Amino acid sequence: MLTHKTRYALRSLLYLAEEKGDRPVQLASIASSQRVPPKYLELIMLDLKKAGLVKSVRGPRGGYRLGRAPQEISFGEVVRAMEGPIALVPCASLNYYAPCGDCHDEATCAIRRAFAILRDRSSELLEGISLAEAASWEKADPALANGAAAGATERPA
Amino acid sequence: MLTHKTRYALRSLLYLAEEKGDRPVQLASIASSQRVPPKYLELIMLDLKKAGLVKSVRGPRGGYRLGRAPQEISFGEVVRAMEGPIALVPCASLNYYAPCGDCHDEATCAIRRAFAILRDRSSELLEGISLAEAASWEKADPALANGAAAGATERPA
DNA sequence: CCTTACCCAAGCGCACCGCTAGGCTTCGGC
DNA sequence: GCCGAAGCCTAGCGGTGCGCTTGGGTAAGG
Repeated sequence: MLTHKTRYALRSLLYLAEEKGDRPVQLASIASSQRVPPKYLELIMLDLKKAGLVKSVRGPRGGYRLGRAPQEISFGEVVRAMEGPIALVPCASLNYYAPCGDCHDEATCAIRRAFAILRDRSSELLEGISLAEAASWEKADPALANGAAAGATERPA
Repeated sequence: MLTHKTRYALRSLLYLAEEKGDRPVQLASIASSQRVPPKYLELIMLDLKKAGLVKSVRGPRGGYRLGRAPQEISFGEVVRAMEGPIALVPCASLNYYAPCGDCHDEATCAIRRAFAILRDRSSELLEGISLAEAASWEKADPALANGAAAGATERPA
């Protein structure tokens, strides 16, 4: 399960992605529209900023904008920035590897292997979904919500 | 990340799957071979028993065996029994659905949709890996560990 | 120079995780 | 027929991390 923090981050980033004007969006506006506790959102935005996913402008009329074009920010990157590893066991993580100490031999461990495959597929999928694409879903007809979508969301066979 | 409990459960079940004789395996034997704290393993085996994944025999010479043939027990089932939902957000879970309350409209929520796709793929994969298959991996040549394997483990294109 | 907004550190309550303690029940064997 | 080996079960405990708040600090526009 993702933490609340990650979900808040995704919602806020989606909101920024949908924002049209080039004026930065204030935290208070994000917080109220996405129903995130404002002070908590500060922490989240701080993390997102450190990860380069948003840029901030200080002072009056300040606020936040995306650090990159919404096509260039993937769900995978957000999850990794907020949550840490995508793999479900530490020994199967690429970016946050740690020995799990459970098995006798990591090289042959079936658990590691199974979850390494899962990690591959998960990050492949999550990296294929950009904020831009996700934002476009929210505007589409709900009736299409389970139908076909672009690239990464297609199921192979 | 999976909890320790789930990983212990998987290791213990794999151990049972590899066991040949039809005598039940004692908890102490599982615990020492898999390096799981024995009293903690008791709790785990209890949960596995409630889930029907193992059967127990009481009294002297008692112990545990698999509740079903190792081909019939999947990683997915074990994870669900120990961990709960496989989905990363509650509103995208099939077996443990709960509204997340984050978005304004679940039907169009891009986050829900993205993680529903991920949940589909994950459970498809985890349900395709049986204890029997996993056990066979551990016996195979480590050099093959990244190579081809049966059915569920194949990557599509 | 004052107000607006973001920056940042500290801390709090709670839940859950990993594990232990200690007793109870079943059942084979002498 | 009772002893002891094994599983069954409940309670609880220390630690960690999550969700959120408090309370300030600092850049910058009017």
